[in-house]
Amino acid sequence: MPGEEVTDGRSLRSIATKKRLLEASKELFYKNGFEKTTITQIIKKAKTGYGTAYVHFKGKDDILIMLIEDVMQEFLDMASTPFAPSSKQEAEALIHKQVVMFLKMANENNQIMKVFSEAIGLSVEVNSKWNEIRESNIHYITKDITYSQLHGLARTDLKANLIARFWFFANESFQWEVVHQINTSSIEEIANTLTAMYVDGLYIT
Amino acid sequence: MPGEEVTDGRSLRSIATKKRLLEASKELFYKNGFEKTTITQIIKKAKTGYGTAYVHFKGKDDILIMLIEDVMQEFLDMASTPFAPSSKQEAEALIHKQVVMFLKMANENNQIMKVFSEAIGLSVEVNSKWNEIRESNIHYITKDITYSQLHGLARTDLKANLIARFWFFANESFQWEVVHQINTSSIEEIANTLTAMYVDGLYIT
DNA sequence: TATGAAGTTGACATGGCGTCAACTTCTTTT
DNA sequence: AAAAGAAGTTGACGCCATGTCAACTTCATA
Repeated sequence: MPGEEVTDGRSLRSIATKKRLLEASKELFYKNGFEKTTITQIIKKAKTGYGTAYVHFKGKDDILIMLIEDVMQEFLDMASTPFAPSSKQEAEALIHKQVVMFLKMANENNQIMKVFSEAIGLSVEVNSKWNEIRESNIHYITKDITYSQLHGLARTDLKANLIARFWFFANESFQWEVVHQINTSSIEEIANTLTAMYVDGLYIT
Repeated sequence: MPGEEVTDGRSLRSIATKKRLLEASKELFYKNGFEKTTITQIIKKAKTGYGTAYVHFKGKDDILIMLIEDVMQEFLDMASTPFAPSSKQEAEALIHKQVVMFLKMANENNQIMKVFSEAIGLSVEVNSKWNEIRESNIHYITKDITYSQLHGLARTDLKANLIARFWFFANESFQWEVVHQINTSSIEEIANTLTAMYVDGLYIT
């Protein structure tokens, strides 16, 4: 059946090599950042030849994307959490929970996220991966707002999509502050502020 | 007196050369973006020698910073507009006006802003220039919020600085959308949405 | 008209990226 | 068990961008 299970000696070796490259990259990215890390440094640390890196990956961007895939998937999953409140209070609770989750994840994956944010400005590939995540998030938020509007919970004088962007952008920026540990406030306090402003701006009392 | 007025033939020539370099850079940045533009392209277009560029500028970053200085100054000035409303309505009007100004400026300086945003991710110098602008803006917004809180116009259960960041971030992100012409909504509609959400979230009825 | 400071120049050193032809290793075939 | 060849690995090489610098040109001034 066409379903893998490669236990070849050769394949095994190949997989190990790839793993060593990923491991070495991760360590170097964490220590020196994305831009300052060179392929030469990576292959030296992984004890492989220069070209080997290009057999396993398209380039430095590609390595980072592999390293980041898990975290990105978490982002994508998180956005699609069900949302069907029947009151402003319920909405507030759900939203607050979501914001805390979002920020906590950023905090926990702090190191890789830092590299990620650097690479967004440096690599077209990474940039468009992030845009995917953004648009997916905004899409789900728009759905949630529309739900609230249809159920008489939220104001209807503003377009759901614009509100969604507004909300996502604020979350995103704070997320980067958490990642870079710029903001001295606790995650709880940030989440409270975000939620309060958003819910009181959007929901009807 | 030690106050310039250099009308030397040599100085004049030097100034003209610098101007040609800036002009050529601008055209190339607009056409091909920051990263794709090389010093070689610039000096060819400006009809100077390679090293000349390095006599007048520290590097590509520095050229862009010179090109951008005017726009940046506008940003810095705009934030310090006086703000002393005596009612929610008045606050709303002032804030709305400010947002429109902000977005209109982004729209008008669209081309250079696009290059700017690309360079923020690419050049440390440009990045820290932008951070200056950010922090200065947030500083002024914080002052405005504190004013409103002290005058019983705004809720006091949230920290002014966190609200200011929230507000600035939303504006900033929409500004980039305007610059990159991603958002199909008009500037007016975006400004209305931003203002409505913010004012109703923060101000007391 | 001679001097040297200001301005200009392009060859060069440096360093990263990605490719590719040669090489090694291991599995499969006969 | 030897041959064939596929899979995996390797590093030298070509390319191109950056920034420096010693030599050169131009021009104001004494």
